[in-house]
Amino acid sequence: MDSTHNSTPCQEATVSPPADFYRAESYTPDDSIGYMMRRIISLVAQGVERELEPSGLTNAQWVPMFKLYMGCASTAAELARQCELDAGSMTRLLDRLEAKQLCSRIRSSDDRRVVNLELTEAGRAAAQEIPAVLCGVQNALLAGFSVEEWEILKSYLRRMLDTAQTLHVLTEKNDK
Amino acid sequence: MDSTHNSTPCQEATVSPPADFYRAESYTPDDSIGYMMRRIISLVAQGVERELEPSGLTNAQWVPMFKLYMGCASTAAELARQCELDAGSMTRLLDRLEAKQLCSRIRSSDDRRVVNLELTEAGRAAAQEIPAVLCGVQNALLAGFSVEEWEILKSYLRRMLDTAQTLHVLTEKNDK
DNA sequence: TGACAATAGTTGCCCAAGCAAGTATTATCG
DNA sequence: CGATAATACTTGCTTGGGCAACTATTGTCA
Repeated sequence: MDSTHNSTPCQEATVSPPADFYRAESYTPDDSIGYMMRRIISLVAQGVERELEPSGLTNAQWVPMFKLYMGCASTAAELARQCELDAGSMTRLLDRLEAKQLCSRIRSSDDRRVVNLELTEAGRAAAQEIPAVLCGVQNALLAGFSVEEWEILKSYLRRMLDTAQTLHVLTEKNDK
Repeated sequence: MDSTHNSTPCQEATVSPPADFYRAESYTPDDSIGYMMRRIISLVAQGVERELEPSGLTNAQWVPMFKLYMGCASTAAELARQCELDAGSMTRLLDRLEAKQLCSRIRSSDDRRVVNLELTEAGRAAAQEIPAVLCGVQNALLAGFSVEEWEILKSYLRRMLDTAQTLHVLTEKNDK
């Protein structure tokens, strides 16, 4: 089944072949970068959610709130794209944010399809606290790391993200 | 194993202070290890789910199936603990697995509270494919990495996990 | 202009996870 | 022995995400 992608779509001669570090016969979760990263993310998420609890933001909600606060998006559709989130999920997420009086929907007048989003006063106050919390939790996690190690770690993560974008196995949803 | 950093879990005097790499004033998601790791995990999850689709396993289901296959757990409660999952969620997850004929519940006779779990023939066949898929996706992601870089990456992740366990911010659920 | 496509948003249905309350069973201890 | 605690589920309620179907509106092009 793997033979479907040996056609080298854009003469990608410079792309590295997959590594062969992990082998099915001897696979253990404790050695797996995926498993470890998932646990780390889970811990980070817990920590962030705990610290944001007083401001009324859940783990799912601070992401769009932060994007709105930063001005990365001003409509529901754009926000959904920014958060890599389903449009339907965004609708309901906004329902909950609106119910908490953290943001408000305003139907656009020049394009009556779009809904413009605005943070309320309480919403801005809540969003304002987000970056400090994110920094705090991540700095805590990096205790004992030197600046160099931090940079190396980030470069590794970036390389993996770059690699992922060139990979059919990971990217390709259907047949674009 | 790791001789480089603190190996005295009881003595809190040697614990490193938080780093100060991230600052609230200049925080950007693109530079954030949490954000990058979340995207990587998301891509890994997509890839794994795609490849496991023919065997009928969703992303949420292969974890317990793999644990059962490996013999890490044989009851619902134990499996929930192993997967760090709510008992109620496990009940419904098992409902779905049982509906797909991938595993079966057998009420224990010597302790009538517990439900013993067993993979069906189809369940074992599906579970058997899991490690190869996990290895494939992760190896793909690590294309271009040397063995040394892979080892360094893993050591970083392990250090973060170790740190997290000693941190109140991340661990402490209530005031236990 | 008018058919058609594209876009924005909403809603319904499913899977999925956490929390809380409830039942059944077993363990503990006075 | 009997009250109480602990354990193993189970079920209901809520949040949350993906997918598909639908409406409303706007853009495109013959």
